[in-house]
Amino acid sequence: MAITAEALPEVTATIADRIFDQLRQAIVEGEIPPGSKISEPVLAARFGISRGPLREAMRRLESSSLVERKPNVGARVITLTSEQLLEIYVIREALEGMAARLAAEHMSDAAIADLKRLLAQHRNDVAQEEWQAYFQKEGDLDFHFRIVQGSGNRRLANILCNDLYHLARMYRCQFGMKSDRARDALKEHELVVDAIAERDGELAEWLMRRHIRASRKATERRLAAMRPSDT
Amino acid sequence: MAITAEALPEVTATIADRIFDQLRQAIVEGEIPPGSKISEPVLAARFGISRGPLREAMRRLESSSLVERKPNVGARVITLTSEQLLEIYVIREALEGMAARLAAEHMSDAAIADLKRLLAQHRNDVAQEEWQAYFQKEGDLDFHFRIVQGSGNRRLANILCNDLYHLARMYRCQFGMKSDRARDALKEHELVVDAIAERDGELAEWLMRRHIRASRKATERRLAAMRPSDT
DNA sequence: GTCAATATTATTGTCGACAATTTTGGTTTC
DNA sequence: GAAACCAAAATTGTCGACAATAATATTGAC
Repeated sequence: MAITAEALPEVTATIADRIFDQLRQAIVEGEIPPGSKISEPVLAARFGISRGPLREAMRRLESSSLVERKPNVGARVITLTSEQLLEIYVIREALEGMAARLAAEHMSDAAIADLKRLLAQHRNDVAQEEWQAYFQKEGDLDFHFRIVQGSGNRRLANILCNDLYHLARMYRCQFGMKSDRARDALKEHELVVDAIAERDGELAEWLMRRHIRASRKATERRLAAMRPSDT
Repeated sequence: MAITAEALPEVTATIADRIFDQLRQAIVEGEIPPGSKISEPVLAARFGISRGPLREAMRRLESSSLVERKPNVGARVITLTSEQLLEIYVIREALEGMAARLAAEHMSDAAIADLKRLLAQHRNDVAQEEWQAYFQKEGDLDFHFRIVQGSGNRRLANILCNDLYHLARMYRCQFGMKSDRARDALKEHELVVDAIAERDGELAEWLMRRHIRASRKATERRLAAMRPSDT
């Protein structure tokens, strides 16, 4: 599933755009490991292109905060720290809470019915234990993705889908993330959808925020367990 | 006042970065009017540079959603619609509400004292009617800026300061924006700061959200008054 | 006279090469 | 032996030129 806010424009015309997509995927999935220096000549050679389009793609990656760049020195893939990951959760709590509120107001009945079907599918998956952690989490993103789309606020959707979700996915690829929270998360998803179906925006926001907060706390616990020597 | 999240790096080394700043300012302040096509050759000539750095700057402007770009066609300065402006208010309500909550938890006593001094200054300005609407609004942005910085969440601050605040400022330059809400807004600011001073994060968030919602409603009324034939 | 097809022009996209800065390696000196 | 200084190599930043695509103007046919 491609996570983009706009309708995906089939074949992207320009090389820079295509390279941007490929590089983003490579970075998010860890193929280009965090902290590694990005050499323009070798990357250009690897993709068989010139440095011009590559630099334009890098500028976009920089704006997405997937690479850090120092003038006259070069670019490195970012290394997500625990603090930065938790910062993202806080922002998602604010934005997706608002998105749930808006979705309750704007989402069409048909879209809500679709969403319910998706949750039924997830419920089935969880019941049958057919959820490798990875796929479960992708399903989780799928749920959040639909709520955000349902908000009807395109800029809100862009912020989440173009940047934050990629960063979240990058973190999940970096650490193993076999969530033992699947059952709880699913229950929380159902509550959110119920509130949306009843057009109760205030409740939907409250439930979504609590859901993301719970995910953040679970992540905090996991981080604390991984590195007990850290601050 | 330069609105940037990072500590401004004095003289930006590379041309592309400098051009990005200049172009952003020119677009935000309306020097390059909304909807106008951006021709790479003429702009490059105007700045006395080559097209390479210019294109890199354009890619960053695209990421900031200040220009829209179609492959093989070119880039145009965006034209903020009423709907887009209101979308921004909604996002600010979510993000700055969260920022106020975090500020109540993280801001230092010294920073809060500074903030109170700033509000006292504003109060004085308003009492003396020394507030051309424009300056008042800049003061407004200054207030919001400090809260966001006080949140301690760097990514949150980046989203607001690097993108949303520029868009808000662009709109204000586009339409005259002589706010008659200065007195009310100031009162609302004071309530937010009081809540922060008392370390009441929940209340601070609630007050900040109500404040931004009130600003949005005022803008909605102004928009409705300007174009009564619109939907 | 109007519409359509075609040729021309202009603009964007891409490339290779040069200049400037940084990093690295070596040499010298204390 | 270590530190500092200098030189060489590599990398980034910038530029001008070519290729490909889209917009425009022209010409022809009906």
